[in-house]
Amino acid sequence: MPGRKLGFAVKVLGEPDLPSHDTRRWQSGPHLSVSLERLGRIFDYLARARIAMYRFSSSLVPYGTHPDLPQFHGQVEECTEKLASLGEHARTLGLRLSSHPSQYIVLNSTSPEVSRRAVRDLELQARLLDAMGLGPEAVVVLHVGSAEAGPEAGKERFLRAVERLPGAARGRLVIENDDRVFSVADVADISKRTGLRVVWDILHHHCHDPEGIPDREALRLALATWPAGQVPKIHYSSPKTAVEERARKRGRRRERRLVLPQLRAHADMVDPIAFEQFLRGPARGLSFDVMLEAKAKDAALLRLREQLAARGLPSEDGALRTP
DNA sequence: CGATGTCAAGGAATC
DNA sequence: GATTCCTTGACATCG
Repeated sequence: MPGRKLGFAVKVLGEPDLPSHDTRRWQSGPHLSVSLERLGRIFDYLARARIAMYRFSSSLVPYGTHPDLPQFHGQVEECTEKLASLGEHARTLGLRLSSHPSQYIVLNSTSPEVSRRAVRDLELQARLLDAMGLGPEAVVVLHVGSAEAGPEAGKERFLRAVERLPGAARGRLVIENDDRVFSVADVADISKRTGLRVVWDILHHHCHDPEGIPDREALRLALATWPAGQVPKIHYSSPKTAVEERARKRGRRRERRLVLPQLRAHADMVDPIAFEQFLRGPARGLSFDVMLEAKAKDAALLRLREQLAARGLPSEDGALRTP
């Protein structure tokens, strides 16, 4: 069994002064070239920390598709060479990259304008990965989106939108099960009808699993949507506990309701015992990379790796050795 | 300097 | 039909 990559999303907390992208307001003229310099410094950090998978910021291209700011729309083309060399750097490092557009990118919105904007953003994310010359394992992860007029209608709108999607964007697009509407069975069905690959999010599955599909079966369902020769990936996180939730609410100054566990929120860290049980149980013998979604980002990844090593699951070159 | 408001952006629940 | 929440981090502004 080959090693398994562990990754984290966007923000680096393990070292200071490693911003993820150019965050300036449009008035200050932010640019992809600045974001890419910062991304390069993050790559160096990832190499030092032996972290082999990373999700870059969905705002890497500042205002890259903003409808009122066309002067920002050519940034990928303006950075062709920088992107190519960064991509080569990533390939040299064996770094697996991905993108995950924000909640505002809703491909199956009932508003045609919102859906068109989503298409433009997905095209932009795909052009980034293409310009970096990355292989098919570098994907753009998206939720199915809106359930307006019911989940079935939402699913149909999604299918129609994917049909209209330009090839480059469609080739990078991967769908993820969400925590309240579209289950792993739903996204597997969409995959069957579109050929899109599926990222299984275990926490979302535990929040929303109307079909009652056991973890191993859900995992296999998702992994089967990836072609032979590609390493699938999943999202893994631990739920925020009642204690953490209470602490957060106290931080704000509102106490209108009893504080109950919000099992859908991501915890700061990853529970190493649960993760080990997952690897030794439902995931045993299966091959995939793991994107961790913990509030503590890379700090959570590094801590988890230590704890796993102490429990007899060591990692080498950023890839976890697993049963 | 610390606190507070704002940001490009959607959807759904609530009133 | 309009408002509020969700949830997020950092910039911008103000005292």
